[in-house]
Amino acid sequence: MAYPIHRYQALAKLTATEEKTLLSLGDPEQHHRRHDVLQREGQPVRGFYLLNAGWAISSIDLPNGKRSIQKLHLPGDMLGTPNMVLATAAYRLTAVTDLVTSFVPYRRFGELFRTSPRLAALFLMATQLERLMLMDTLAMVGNATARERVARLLLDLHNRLTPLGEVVENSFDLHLTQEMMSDLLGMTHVHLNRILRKFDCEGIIRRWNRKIKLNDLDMLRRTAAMPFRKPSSEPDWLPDPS
Amino acid sequence: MAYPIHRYQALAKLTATEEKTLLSLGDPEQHHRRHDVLQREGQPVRGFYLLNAGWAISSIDLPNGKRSIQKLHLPGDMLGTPNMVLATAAYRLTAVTDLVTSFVPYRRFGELFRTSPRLAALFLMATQLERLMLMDTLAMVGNATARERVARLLLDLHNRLTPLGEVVENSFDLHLTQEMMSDLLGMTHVHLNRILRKFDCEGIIRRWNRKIKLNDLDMLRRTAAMPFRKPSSEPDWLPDPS
DNA sequence: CGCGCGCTTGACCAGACTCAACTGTTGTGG
DNA sequence: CCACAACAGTTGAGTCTGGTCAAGCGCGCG
Repeated sequence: MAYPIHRYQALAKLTATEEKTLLSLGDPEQHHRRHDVLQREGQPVRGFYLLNAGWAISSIDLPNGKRSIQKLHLPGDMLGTPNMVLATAAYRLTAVTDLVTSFVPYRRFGELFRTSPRLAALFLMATQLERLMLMDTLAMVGNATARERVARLLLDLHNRLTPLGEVVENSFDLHLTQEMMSDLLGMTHVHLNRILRKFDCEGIIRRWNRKIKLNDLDMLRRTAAMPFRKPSSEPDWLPDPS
Repeated sequence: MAYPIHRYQALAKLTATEEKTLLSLGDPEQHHRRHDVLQREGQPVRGFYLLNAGWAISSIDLPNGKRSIQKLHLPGDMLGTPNMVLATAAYRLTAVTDLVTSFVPYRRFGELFRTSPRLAALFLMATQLERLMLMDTLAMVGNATARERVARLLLDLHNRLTPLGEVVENSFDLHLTQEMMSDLLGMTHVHLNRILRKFDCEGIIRRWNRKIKLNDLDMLRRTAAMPFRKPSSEPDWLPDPS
């Protein structure tokens, strides 16, 4: 259950040494149960997690009692890296399903800047990509209707789960409760429910148990109108492998 | 009109060499007039900008005809760095006031990973901080009322302008039009106007020309309920200066 | 088997948007 | 230097998306 490095391979062709470095970055793997809290906001942090398997969320509790989920993490993601610039954690990390992670102390990560500059640069690229995705999400949350946002969430899941092999005939397992999804989208679960039902009635999606099938991808795409961002592979400014 | 490096000095104590490297990173300074577009979305990019003086915005046009402003940039910010992972620019950079910038080709930036690993690490820290701010903004845009969001914008400006010496007796120059502010907050300019007027009537703020005075900071803070994030200075994982 | 969590649905409400008109300010060219 | 156009701000009336409150249902887990 090693850390899936396809994300990094997409950014640049890794040398054998780099692959080895990347795979040996984390401590021995750790298991967490559903609903476990890996990291609580306000607590001191000494490193981040590689998510080898399972789903997790980053969330914060707002003063008005609501919860906001900033991001749903899937296998291959790194959890809690933004905290490296803070004294204490900015948000909570919670397991949505059972998880397999491996912990990377910041100390060991920091050494990459000396021992493997190119990997450090790839890490920066991954961070910038996360930032771009946040910018897109922000643009959408601020301006799109609830219907459009739901469509985007479904498509986003579809896009991210496909390379993991978790999508079969456009259907996949939604491990999320509707409450989680609504917190992720910044709307009430009541309203989310109505929209899902409407999609279902219109034949655009089909739901059973906690699974979903996207019957009409084109319609969803037209509804969501997401921007297409193609990360450049191997940009020419990357330092040479050494 | 050199690039203000206070942001980096807050992250770690810079050596004399590092300061020099940082200050000589950009090309000779460039001037732009108000409303100039520094970078258009979809166009190829070869580097980013250091903002030495003036205000600028990052924005994208949405399919529904609206404009979303992701971020207001003030002196000391770096513009367009997320594009380093893309083939073409994700968003537009527009001058709000007259600007002084200096351009940094990605190529030269990439060399930092070999020549000055610690600066590269500081750059990563700055990127993670931006990401955290986006996460906070996202949480707020998704869940707060318009009134709360406006309060937050005003406080955020106050916080960021103070170290630049642009705040005198809690008042400062708002170079933004109400239309810009509303695009920044994801609401209509009509609604923003009503909220500003209400703040004004309640004596919380005072406006004249395009200046504003925050009369009741405490009230604004209670309204906005922003999280406090203290970046850690000189985290122990940073590589040693060399 | 029953309890609780998550899902569903209805009735009602309100914050924010739309559309539209009017005012004031800026800036620009004849 | 004035006239006019374009833009920014202000205000009102009416609408609607999405939120709130509340209640019932059903599946899955203990």
